[in-house]
Amino acid sequence: MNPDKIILKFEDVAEQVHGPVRRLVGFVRAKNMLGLFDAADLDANPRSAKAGAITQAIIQSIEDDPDIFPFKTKGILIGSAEYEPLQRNRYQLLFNSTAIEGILDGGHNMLAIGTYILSRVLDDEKALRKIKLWDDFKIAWTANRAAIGDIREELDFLVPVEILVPAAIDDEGVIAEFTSSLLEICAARNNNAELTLETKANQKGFYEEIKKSLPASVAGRIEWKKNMAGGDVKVRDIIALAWIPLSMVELPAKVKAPLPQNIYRNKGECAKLFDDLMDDDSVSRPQGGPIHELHNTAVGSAITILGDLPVLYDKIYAEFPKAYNRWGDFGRMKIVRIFDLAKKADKSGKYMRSQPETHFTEQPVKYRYPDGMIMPLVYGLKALLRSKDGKVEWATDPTKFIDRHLDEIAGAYKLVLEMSGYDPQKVGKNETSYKIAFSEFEKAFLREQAQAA
DNA sequence: TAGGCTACGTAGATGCGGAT
DNA sequence: ATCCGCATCTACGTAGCCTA
Repeated sequence: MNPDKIILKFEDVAEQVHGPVRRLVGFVRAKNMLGLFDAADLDANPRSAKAGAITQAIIQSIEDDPDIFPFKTKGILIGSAEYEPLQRNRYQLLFNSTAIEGILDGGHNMLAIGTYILSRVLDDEKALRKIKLWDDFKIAWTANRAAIGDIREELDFLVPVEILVPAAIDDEGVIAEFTSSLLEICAARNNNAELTLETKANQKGFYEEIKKSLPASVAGRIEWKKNMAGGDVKVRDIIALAWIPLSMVELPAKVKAPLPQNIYRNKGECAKLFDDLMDDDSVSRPQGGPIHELHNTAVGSAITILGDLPVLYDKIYAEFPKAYNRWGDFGRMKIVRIFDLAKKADKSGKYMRSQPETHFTEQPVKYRYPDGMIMPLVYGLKALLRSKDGKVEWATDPTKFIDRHLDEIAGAYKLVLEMSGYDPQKVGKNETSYKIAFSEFEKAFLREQAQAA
């Protein structure tokens, strides 16, 4: 929230106190919400809003019958740890920790109402339709802020607003209790709508270490929470990879590493298990608030290894076709698509017009093929890990190892593809593929060790 | 545990608007 | 007026979940 101090005027308001939480419910006229729009950055709302059918429906009902609009929507939920009641049903709210305070729920409503207000000052239908994410809206809002101020008086439809504040402002204990409840409340409010496990885990700070260990270029492309701007890679893809090094370290008793094939076929489970792992006291603890901090060195070392995996994944993705071509014809596989501008006229669908890129580092490659084809090979990298004093580390430089041995491994791996009838689903979902890939990496590694000795 | 189904994402095609 | 580029729509194929 910026500025972090706003005043909200209710038309009429009721107060309810229960436990550490004081709840202010009432209706606010849209014209009195402009300040909230200026300030809101929606950071605490775990599900970033996205324009779509829902926001369209909300805008419709504002236009059609503004009188019953306030009863058709749940409205907006705001959380703030510091507040001050003013005269005439006004409340001043102060936001200190933007991570958990601010708009907790109703991001869609905010976006819809905001877009509606914009539509009153903006005739440009196309520009309006371009607004999809909160960030888009915020830019348009700021650009047209002066014009909106001019029509302020026309905006007199009511919006239901609910504010959660501490029950007592001068009691430290109550405020602490309130803050820790906020995240829970936030999660619960969003539960009926979909709120992914990963989004919640991100709010708890479970992914902080991962963010640090990944190369900045990769970390920037990951969608840490839903509908994040610039998020092309899903968190679960990274978390799934995390289980490769994590399965090498000693885990808390209640957490079991997922089966190898589940890294591909059940990424949801991988994320769930990662959540369980980080939730364990021996791995991370909350640091004064909902944010957890990692203090388990074994898990820490695995996450450091994880930092290398996206780049290695891309390396295998980019180089496997060439390695395979020493033993067979990669392009002949039905599901493989080739980028070749010379074959532009070809209508068979075999050739692509736009150049495919690797998932994490966006390097241009010649072939596009499903992840399932090489997931077992990526898993095979586990053979190059060793544990030392309870931590995991690379036993050899993985990049150089791939340079040296990918060709021969591809030769043995060809069998896996043949047996599965070149069906990536079968390759990626079958446990045997992973066993073979692992043992091929292991064999190559051991042979190299023996020669060196 | 493995096959099957569904939903989502991606790529290509078509249509529209703007610029030359 | 024509061509190019962008955006939107549609169809297909894969990923991930569900069920037996």
